[in-house]
Amino acid sequence: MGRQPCCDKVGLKKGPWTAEEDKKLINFILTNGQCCWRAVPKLAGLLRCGKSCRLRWTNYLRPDLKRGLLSEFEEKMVIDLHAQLGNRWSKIASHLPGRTDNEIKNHWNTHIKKKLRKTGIDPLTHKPLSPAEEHHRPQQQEQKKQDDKTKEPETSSSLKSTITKPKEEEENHPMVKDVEINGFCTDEVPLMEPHEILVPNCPPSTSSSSPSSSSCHSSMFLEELQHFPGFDWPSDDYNASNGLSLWNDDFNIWDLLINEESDKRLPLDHSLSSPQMGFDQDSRQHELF
DNA sequence: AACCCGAACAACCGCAGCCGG
DNA sequence: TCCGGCTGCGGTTGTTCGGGT
Repeated sequence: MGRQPCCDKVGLKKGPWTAEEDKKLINFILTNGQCCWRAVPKLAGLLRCGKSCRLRWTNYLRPDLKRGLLSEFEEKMVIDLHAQLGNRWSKIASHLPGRTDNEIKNHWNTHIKKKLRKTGIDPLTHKPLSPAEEHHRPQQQEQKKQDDKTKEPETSSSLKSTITKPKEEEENHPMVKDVEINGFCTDEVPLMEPHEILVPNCPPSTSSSSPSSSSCHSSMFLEELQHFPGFDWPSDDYNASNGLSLWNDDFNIWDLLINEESDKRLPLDHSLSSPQMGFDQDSRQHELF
């Protein structure tokens, strides 16, 4: 059929996003809303493909994202939902406000899988591992990988079937059904429930050295952002809350925006240090914990 | 101090599904 | 009904960083 590539790859930038690019993307979406991702890079003046822009926005820049490690409760939910839905990360993510499919997928692969194996549970089937399996875990894993690639393993075929037959499967799972009946079918729900929204406490002036102090500025700024035409806030509650979880743990690109867009009315005490991202991503992610 | 290795996470790739013409 | 474009999804890869030797 001669499918068109998602974008003209010639001359397009790949790899990590810079602060400058983030800024451009955010600025664009704030003024124009989310529309036609293919056109976004051109209009926003980015040398990226639309797909890359969408991914960056949904996985990283979106204001309603929670950052940081998944809580115990979230982890448990992921496990439960994975047992029900299989590797349908977007579905799983939609039950966890503020979390992205990518984040959950990564967390699953790096943390939860291991945890489950440690406790003797097969992360694929959610059934107890046989002693023999446990004994040969590493080899087993490798074997499984190979198996997955070459044939349909017995264990995963059931999950596979959940992927190819989502409707049937979901109808057979009371929990999922329930969840959807309760209006939690996620493609339509705001990603964050009002009660889930973390209200960043403006730290006292003494903590001004902490980079997290900037989150207050973010929420002030975002309050004003509500008036941006076309900016698609998830819900009224969300707007009204003023308690956006928006990277409330540390500095983020929104601060950069605030700094620029608000005519530098708010002194920011952090510096942009990372050569790659324009800010210190790791300190942002890890300082909290 | 240098190197290696594994963990963690961001980003990319390719396919499937949806939708409008 | 078919076709083509666009978006979303899931799997995979790439990069960075920290700990161990």
